[in-house]
Amino acid sequence: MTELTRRVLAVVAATRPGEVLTYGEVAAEAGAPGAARAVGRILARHGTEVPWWRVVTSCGRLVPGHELEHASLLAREGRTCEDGYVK
DNA sequence: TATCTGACGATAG
DNA sequence: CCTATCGCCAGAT
Repeated sequence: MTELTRRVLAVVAATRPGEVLTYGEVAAEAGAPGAARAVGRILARHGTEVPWWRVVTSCGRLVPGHELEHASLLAREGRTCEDGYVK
């Protein structure tokens, strides 16, 4: 468990229902601008322990390969999705 | 220690 | 909209 990992988890865990962040923002908030890929790596491992569905790609697109699950979880918090994009 | 693999980002074509 | 590149970082092998 590295410092970055802890911070990333903290940032994501601090999000409120209906709030949406991008991988880039999470990385920056965690103190590692440009480490968006690492964020994805981390969320992939802790997906069940963190509200990862509140994190989307930089252009607002739902997580590639998880659109259905992602859209479902977001809808649960009042966020509707359209054609793979968070609305 | 070296390499590979992603739930990524930005840019270029 | 798509692919190709390069830069980025953690964790697995």
